[in-house]
Amino acid sequence: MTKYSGHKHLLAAVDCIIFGFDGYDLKLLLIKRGFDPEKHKWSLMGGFVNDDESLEKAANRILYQLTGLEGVYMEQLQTFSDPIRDPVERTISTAYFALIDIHQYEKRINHDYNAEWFLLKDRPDLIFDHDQMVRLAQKRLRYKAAMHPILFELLPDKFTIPQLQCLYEEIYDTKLDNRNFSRKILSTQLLVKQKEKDKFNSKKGAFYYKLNKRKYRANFQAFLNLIPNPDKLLV
Amino acid sequence: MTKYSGHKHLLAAVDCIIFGFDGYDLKLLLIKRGFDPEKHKWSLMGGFVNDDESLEKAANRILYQLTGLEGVYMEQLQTFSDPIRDPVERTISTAYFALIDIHQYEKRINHDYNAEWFLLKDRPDLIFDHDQMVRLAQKRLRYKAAMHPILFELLPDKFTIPQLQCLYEEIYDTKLDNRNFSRKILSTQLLVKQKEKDKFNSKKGAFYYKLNKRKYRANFQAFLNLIPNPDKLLV
DNA sequence: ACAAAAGTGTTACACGTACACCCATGG
DNA sequence: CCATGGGTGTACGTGTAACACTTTTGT
Repeated sequence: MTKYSGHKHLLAAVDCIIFGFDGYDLKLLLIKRGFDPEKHKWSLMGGFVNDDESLEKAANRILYQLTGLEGVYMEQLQTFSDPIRDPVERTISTAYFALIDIHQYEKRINHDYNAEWFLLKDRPDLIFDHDQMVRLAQKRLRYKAAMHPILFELLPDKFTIPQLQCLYEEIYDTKLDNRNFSRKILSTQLLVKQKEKDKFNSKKGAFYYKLNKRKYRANFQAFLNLIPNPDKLLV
Repeated sequence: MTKYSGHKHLLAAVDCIIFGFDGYDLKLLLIKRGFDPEKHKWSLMGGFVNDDESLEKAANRILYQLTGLEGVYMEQLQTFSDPIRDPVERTISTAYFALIDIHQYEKRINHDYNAEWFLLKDRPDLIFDHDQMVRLAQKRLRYKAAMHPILFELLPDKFTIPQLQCLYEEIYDTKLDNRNFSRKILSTQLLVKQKEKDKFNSKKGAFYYKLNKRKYRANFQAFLNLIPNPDKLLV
């Protein structure tokens, strides 16, 4: 079969917006770019797509290179294609956002990339259009998490309801009523109560919970309305 | 500046999923492909991205070529990148979905492409991964329209509430209570009642309405909950 | 007069929200 | 024994769904 002629070829890349949560703040994993242009500047982890792989596969490969993690929650965000977004040559980049358990990451990190976690709210300037990608990812995360239980992806296996609430408060930059929050979450039947309590964060201690994985997967696309008045919070 | 070396270049394309509504059924605009491979088979309207244009610009150009319409509602759906999705050579394609007023289209259509409207439910086999694109577009449309008032984009300037209801019923393949529906829609304050009635579809006649464009744009991202129990309908 | 669709009124009820209050524990 | 955060009980109001019923008009 002959090739399509007369059309310019270009490079395809992927960039990963990697979110993590340390129990207090929402964080973003960035690397110090190791090659020109913009060498030594902060950047999303990314890379070019190989000849024989899909974008999804490339994104997973790149995430794995940096974090050593597989099976992580990741979804395609958008493809960015401004003709001059990369000054070296025409490159379109498909952004993926990933939610990882920050503690899992600590164990397996690859130090070759000089990666660091930054507070999402207080991140450095990023190269190219990466800041635009991060802003869009944040918007999408807010949008999605208002209705679907994806934020569990950011938490360890065992977590408390106050921890989960703190995460929601971080994401939406708001305060929630703890009494209503716990009831709402428990009413989804997604959580399984554990015997032990977490005593680090309060005197009384809060019970640990684990995700009911089966129910989680089954209800993933269900609408949960976890955020009061989402339209006022999602801008 | 030197080029990035050692990375394979590829072709970037866009494909447009174009939805229309004739008052009764949800339709899809397809073209008969004019070149090999798969010449004469049904396909989404698409094309390669030019050297100096973004994907968005390419999608708008391609939509304009076929329909003669500009300023149409369009959003990026997803980028499809299976290495062998196009048998000729490696091509990644970004799908956009567009909502157009089918009557506007009739006026300006470009006949060079042998385009035809098909019932979405009863469409022919499509080339490559185009069917997958359509299915995803349908899913996204359902998802979005359950909460945001985007379906107005499919209707003419003046329309009746029963028409609008019929559109929702088509999209979600369900029956809605007309009494509750009209109240819900009117409570959004998005509609402006006209003096005349449409007498074609009933003896009593239904009042025409127009969109309050200002309010529409302001409320676009608001959550409207127009579909009861969306989680049961959105699969 | 009747059928058929548009539209109004009314009601029951689920759900979200607010908040008083109780519980458990470390200092 | 008190301060602190975790968690339950309950009351109130809004919004949604269900449905009886009225309106309009072409045949």
